[in-house]
Amino acid sequence: MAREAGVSRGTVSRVLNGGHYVSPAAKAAVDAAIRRTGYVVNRHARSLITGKSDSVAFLLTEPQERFFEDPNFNVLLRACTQALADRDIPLILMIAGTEDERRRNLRYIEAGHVDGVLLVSSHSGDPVVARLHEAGVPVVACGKPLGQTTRIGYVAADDRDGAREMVRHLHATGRRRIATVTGPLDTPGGVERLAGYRETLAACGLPADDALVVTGDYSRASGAEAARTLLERAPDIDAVFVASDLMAQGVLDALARAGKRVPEDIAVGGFDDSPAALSSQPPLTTIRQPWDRISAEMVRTLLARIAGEDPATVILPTELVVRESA
Amino acid sequence: MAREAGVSRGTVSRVLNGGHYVSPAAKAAVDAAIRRTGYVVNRHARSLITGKSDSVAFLLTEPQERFFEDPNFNVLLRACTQALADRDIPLILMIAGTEDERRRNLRYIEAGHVDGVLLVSSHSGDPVVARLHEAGVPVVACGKPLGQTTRIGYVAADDRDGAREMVRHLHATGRRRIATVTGPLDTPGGVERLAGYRETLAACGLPADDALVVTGDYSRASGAEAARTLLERAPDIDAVFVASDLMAQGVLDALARAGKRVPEDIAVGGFDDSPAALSSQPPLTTIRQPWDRISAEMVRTLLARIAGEDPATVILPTELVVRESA
DNA sequence: CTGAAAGCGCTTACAG
DNA sequence: CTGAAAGCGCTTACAG
Repeated sequence: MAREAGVSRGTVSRVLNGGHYVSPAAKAAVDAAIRRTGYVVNRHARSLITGKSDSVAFLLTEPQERFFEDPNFNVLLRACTQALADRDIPLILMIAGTEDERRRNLRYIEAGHVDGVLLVSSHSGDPVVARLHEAGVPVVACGKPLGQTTRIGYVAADDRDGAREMVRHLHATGRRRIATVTGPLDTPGGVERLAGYRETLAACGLPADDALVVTGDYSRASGAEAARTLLERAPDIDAVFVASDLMAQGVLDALARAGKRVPEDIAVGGFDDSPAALSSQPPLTTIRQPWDRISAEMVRTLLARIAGEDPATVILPTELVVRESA
Repeated sequence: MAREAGVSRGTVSRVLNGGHYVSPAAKAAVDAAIRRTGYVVNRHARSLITGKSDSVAFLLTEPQERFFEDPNFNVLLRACTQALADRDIPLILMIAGTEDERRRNLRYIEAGHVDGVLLVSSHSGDPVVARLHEAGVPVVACGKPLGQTTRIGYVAADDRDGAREMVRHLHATGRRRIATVTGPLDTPGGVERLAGYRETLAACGLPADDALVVTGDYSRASGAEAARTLLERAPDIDAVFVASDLMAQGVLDALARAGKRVPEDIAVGGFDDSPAALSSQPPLTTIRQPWDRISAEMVRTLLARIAGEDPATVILPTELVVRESA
């Protein structure tokens, strides 16, 4: 290649890496030679020197089924891919639902095939977080990683405030027996949205009643089951705040089956404003998570982390979207 | 590391690569030193020599939406991940729906970050196939790549025979006005299943009628639209063979909306036996694609290809699964 | 601005 | 079985 262009390997390398300290003539000669020969750098050799791979992993520590069932992942993945695309960086998707997959993917990551990881959906005390941290791999999580002793950067929507807003909305529209279906209590969304619910109930002067709180796992099926439980425990409820749109769909299913009209008999509020919110019957009143901004911030802070900056925390505001279900 | 174990770098390397031509004592010393220091090989350096990365890409040249909408991809991805897991090889998932993503992912692949690619869902004349071939990257496709001049290995279900079996089943159960909703005609599933349908109609002595053939794009929405078109063109149809379960769900949606009973008024046969077949109302009679075997064969032939073998073609038999819709 | 040289961390004949 | 040496294809100070 160097011979082809009539310059030294050093000069070729300089052209490849930004063209600084290179005369226009030399640059032209190299560019022409590259075009002529179809030369492409050997990334292994480059990586061996630089220690970089110019790619980023999107690591999902969640069973694969959840990835396909929950439209939030779709939205998040697309937005992250886009944000990276703007910088011409490929996104390597890794699904590590089982211990075995985790081990294999960690090995790949630790081997330096990616420069950093966008960590999605970690439950409390997720060992992957610690492993990645120990290995010195730059990480930024989606949602606050619970139960970690190490400080790790993350980007999240303001879960608690979103929950508050939804419950205030339910209260403002006349509801007084407001139940909730929470996410898993080892996830930030599970914990924070429940906290927002409780705070707002208290602020509105409504009594706290543990019978009105049921925990789901973010799946549609768990939403339906939770609704059945609620109906049995407290047939007089007039509203349910559900911690995810997908679970809210399940709640809607169960309510319809039980002959309850939404919103006439029972109002249903979701969370996420995922595609599920629009495809449900009736369309869901929900709390919008700003996925585009979340993704953009995840990518921005990860790149900053890779460049050597300290871990950062970014909390983004949510927004109430009123449709027909509440 | 070599110093730590009191041996040469060459011996360490030999231990790492299978332990051949190494004395038990030397091996033990190296193993101990590895455990002690937590040493892990630098893959970039190794790859620079070997030209291998010990990982495989699952490349989907399809818009991301389709990936999430169609449960077939979920099943295929899981089975491929599992088949690779048995050999301890990580699966790198890449979604290249847009030209931009294709370019970026190709660059990554050509840079040698993966040893080969499992190519999924390529339409006729897909430029990715040619690019990969030119770059000398081992590839095995899922389904026969159409419109390619180069010979490329692939694994597929026997689409044509599956279609024949379904149409025979419809005919055997008394249907005489059998319509079909095909997949895109630039995909093997679109072309072959239509061919099987036509052959069987002829074999059964049923007249060919182009009004009974509508083309969809494998999405649920396109199935619904196709059904509306069919009902308008030929209100007397008594059966529809749909080239995918997802489209069949759409057909079911439209039929229900039009007041048609399934299977009483119109029988509906699907293709895939994907999760959609069970969740539809009524459950679908369909043609099972042996995804586990397809995946296993894709992985097996890709690894063989990486090891230097010639491209292979594997055609697997399908199976009629009778449920309630036909 | 540019070339010669060192070096990144491995693997692999080669000679013992 | 094992060590010394060459070499994989780059990047990056270092001198000019």
